[in-house]
Amino acid sequence: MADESLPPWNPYDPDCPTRMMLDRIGDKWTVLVLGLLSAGPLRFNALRRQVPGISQKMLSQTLKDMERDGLVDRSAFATVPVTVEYTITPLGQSLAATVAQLVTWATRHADQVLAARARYQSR
Amino acid sequence: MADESLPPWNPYDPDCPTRMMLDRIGDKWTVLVLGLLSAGPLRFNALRRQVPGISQKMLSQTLKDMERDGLVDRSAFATVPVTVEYTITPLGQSLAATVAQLVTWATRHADQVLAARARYQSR
DNA sequence: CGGGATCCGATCTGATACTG
DNA sequence: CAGTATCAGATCGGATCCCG
Repeated sequence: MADESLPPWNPYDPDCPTRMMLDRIGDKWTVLVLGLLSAGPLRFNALRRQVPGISQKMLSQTLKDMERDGLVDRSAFATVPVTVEYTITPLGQSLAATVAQLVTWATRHADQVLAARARYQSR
Repeated sequence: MADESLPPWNPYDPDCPTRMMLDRIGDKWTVLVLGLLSAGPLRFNALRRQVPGISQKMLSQTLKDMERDGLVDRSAFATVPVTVEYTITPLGQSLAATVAQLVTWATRHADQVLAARARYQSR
């Protein structure tokens, strides 16, 4: 009677790919950076300006992690001073598209969540 | 001259519904609990057993947050000892379905991410 | 310009102990 | 059984300083 077919997901161990990606998109900045880069390549400080509130440290770290996971490509040009451009990869694009669905859900159901909170509070 | 049409998403302020939900699914346990409850109601300790590694504190806190946001319903029965059952709401189901897409993405692209990591490391 | 290194406070999490 | 309270450790994130 239990589902013999593979369960909806099984990320009960931290090394599972599901947990891996949830952790990534759950961090404070990855989704924001991904969204900006999905519209076109950007340089470090351009990104920094377009993500209000991010620190160099976090932007740097976020980009490094995303590059590590194959979501963005980093290309440095030996100009003076150096120019670095970040480009989203096809893999990153496909993730961005998937995350967009979640954003759509959040946008569409935000009122219900807020209503639930109001109900909960006045309980 | 800025984009008049609404951008892909604009969660640049932390109060935005997008950030709100990303933070929720980004936490360590919500997705796991949501997945289990999407298959049917469960009691507190049953959930605890089926989510290996979770502490009472985190399960309790996760469930409270989910109830607060209208993702689950909590019903207590005055048996001895008390019985409490958690049930997923329609809102929670719809979120679970959306998250499942992300899980599908993660499952399908995990090899690419791991390959990217291997490439990055041996660089 | 594009970062790295370091310090420090805030937050998150888990282990433990206790309760109705 | 289903939690709450408290404490300690780990992690996160930001500010600052420095470098090629």
